[in-house]
Amino acid sequence: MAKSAHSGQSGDSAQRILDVAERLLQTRGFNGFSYADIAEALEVTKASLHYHFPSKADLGRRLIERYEQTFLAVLKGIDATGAAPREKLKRYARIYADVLRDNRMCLCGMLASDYATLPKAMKEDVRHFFDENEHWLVAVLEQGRKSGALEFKGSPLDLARVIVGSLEGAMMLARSYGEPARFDTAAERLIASL
Amino acid sequence: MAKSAHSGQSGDSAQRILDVAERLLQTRGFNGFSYADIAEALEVTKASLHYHFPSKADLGRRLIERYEQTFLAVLKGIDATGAAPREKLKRYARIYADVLRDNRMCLCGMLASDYATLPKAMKEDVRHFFDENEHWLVAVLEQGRKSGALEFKGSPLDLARVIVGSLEGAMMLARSYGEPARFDTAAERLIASL
DNA sequence: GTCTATAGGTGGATAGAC
DNA sequence: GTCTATCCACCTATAGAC
Repeated sequence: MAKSAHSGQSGDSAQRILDVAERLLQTRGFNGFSYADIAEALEVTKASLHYHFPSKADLGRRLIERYEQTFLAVLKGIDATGAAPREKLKRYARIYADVLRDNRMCLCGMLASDYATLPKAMKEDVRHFFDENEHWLVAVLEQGRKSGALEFKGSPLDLARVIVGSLEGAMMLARSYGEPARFDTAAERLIASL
Repeated sequence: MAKSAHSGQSGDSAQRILDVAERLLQTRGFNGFSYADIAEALEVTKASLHYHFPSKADLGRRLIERYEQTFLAVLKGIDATGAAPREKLKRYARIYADVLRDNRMCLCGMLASDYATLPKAMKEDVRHFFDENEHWLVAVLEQGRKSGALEFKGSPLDLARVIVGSLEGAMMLARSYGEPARFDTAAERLIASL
């Protein structure tokens, strides 16, 4: 009851819209779904959706922000466990694997392929998501190299980018084949190579 | 003058349409361009495009088929040089790098993210493209392992899938950042790890 | 906050003249 | 083969009643 104690379920509508839109975006891409799709799923009119999210660009931005918040919170949770670097990487890959098993692509991986068609503000948000991912991975990789738990050549930043790119790509292909196990195999090999 | 010696430039129109559509698909995705976009670029009407490619699904299939033919021809060319396995892999990655520097994504990488929204026939064509890529890579990897030129654990097929996924993912991210060098760094690291 | 109604534009696709 | 003209479905978005 943090928000709007007076109006019944004001924040809920926005959340439900985001939930449906998120799944549509993760499965069909930003140009592959419409307000009509969301309206049908929630049994409301398109106009009411525009009340909460005036433009599709607004909706897109809010989707990225929420996704990033959730994602970063999970990464904080991994840090809080005090797990070893290699275990942290496995849990990182596990996030992707869980999304994939829900028949979704990474929301920002999807937007990366729609990139050329996105409003400018959304482009910046997408890159921010990946920057934050890289940042977290760099810290894990530096910690791992320092402690001797991980072994790799070159800069942690370059390797972090390899990890993000490889997981996103493996995810995309595994989904196309309807074989999430392909992602697991790729992720295991990637982490085992460190 | 293999085709239609009587009608001036019948095959040319289709080729020019495919050229424009190919670039649009590789930059904007299958749901991110329209017949109107192609018509404007070629200064013709939408109706004339439908004469050559009745439906967008037809156009899409022809794009994949042509792209695959060209791609596989390049792979045959690499084989014909008799280069060493590691060199073959570098040239394979170079294909992607060249596409990226032309400000494009891999056509089938793009379609892999649009996958859920594609007509069934196009889905099969996309998978066929990746199957052929895997097949070529498996041969190179087996040859390399046998000769001792390459060293890796696990099955060549699993590794081939890691390579395709990693290159596609690295390409997607490098393009979003407008930094093709990111792809080169990732590809070099990947190949150096074998 | 949600609705009806509608605007104004674009999507893929077709008929028929030239 | 390319054109004009057109269809109908769908798109994002807004105005105004309730």
